[in-house]
Amino acid sequence: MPELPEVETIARDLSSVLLGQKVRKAEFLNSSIMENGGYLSANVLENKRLMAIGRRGKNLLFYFSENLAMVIHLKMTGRLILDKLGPDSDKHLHFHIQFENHRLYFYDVRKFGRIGIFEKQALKNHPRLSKLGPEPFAIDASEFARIIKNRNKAVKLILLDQQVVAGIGNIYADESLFDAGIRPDARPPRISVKRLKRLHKSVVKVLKKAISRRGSSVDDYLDGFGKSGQFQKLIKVYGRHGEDCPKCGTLLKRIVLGGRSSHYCPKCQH
DNA sequence: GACAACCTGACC
DNA sequence: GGTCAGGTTGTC
Repeated sequence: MPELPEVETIARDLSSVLLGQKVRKAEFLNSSIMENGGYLSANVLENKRLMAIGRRGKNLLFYFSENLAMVIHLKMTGRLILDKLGPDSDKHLHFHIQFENHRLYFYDVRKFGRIGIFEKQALKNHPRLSKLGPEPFAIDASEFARIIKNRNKAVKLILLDQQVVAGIGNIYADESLFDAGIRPDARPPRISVKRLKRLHKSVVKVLKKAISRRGSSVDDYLDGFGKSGQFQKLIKVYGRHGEDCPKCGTLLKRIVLGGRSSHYCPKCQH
């Protein structure tokens, strides 16, 4: 479910209340959401202090004292919510941490989300993290165009590839391509460098605006306090096939690329 | 590349 | 009954 703006919002929400607090208790209620491969059990976090919370792509990173780290990926329907139980029923609660003054709950209806706890130095060997491409904000338009230009597949699929650029998902790929006026199935070798640079500008603009609106609550997403985001009100094409293009009035189309729905305006995007 | 798998729920 | 869903990974 959550993409970069949603994960960033959650990281900031949790930071604002949890930093510096000591863990009283941490436990998995459902071990199927533990990441595979040599990770530590939750009780190693007990009596450790939360030092920082970060984000890399769509991954949340928690850093504890004594060189312990926790990586959480929310996948499609994972939620991290402070204090109040719900709105999911308890059967979807799979993990929780009790801090000195707050509790953090992990819910996931579909159980795709994963939590891994390990020594900090193991981060650099993490099978997913270690392969992530750069953050979209960390590169300039020229670098972005250079990374994209010679890849001969649909530009939408390249935006979704976490090893090329980290953090973009289905909503923000479609919204960025609409903003840049590029069809999702266009292939970069046939797109001018100028337009690829423009795409970077659109990606940054869309992601920053979505962060400022605390993410998109299209379906399941809730922030760290259990509240909806607001960016779904500003979505122009994602999920709107059959509606009129907000720019030109043409009927928006839906095509499937890499098994993912892609929404665009056949007139504004080429 | 396309497709299935991992899961559950919403909607038609 | 079938289709679809913000993600990622593995297999023909």
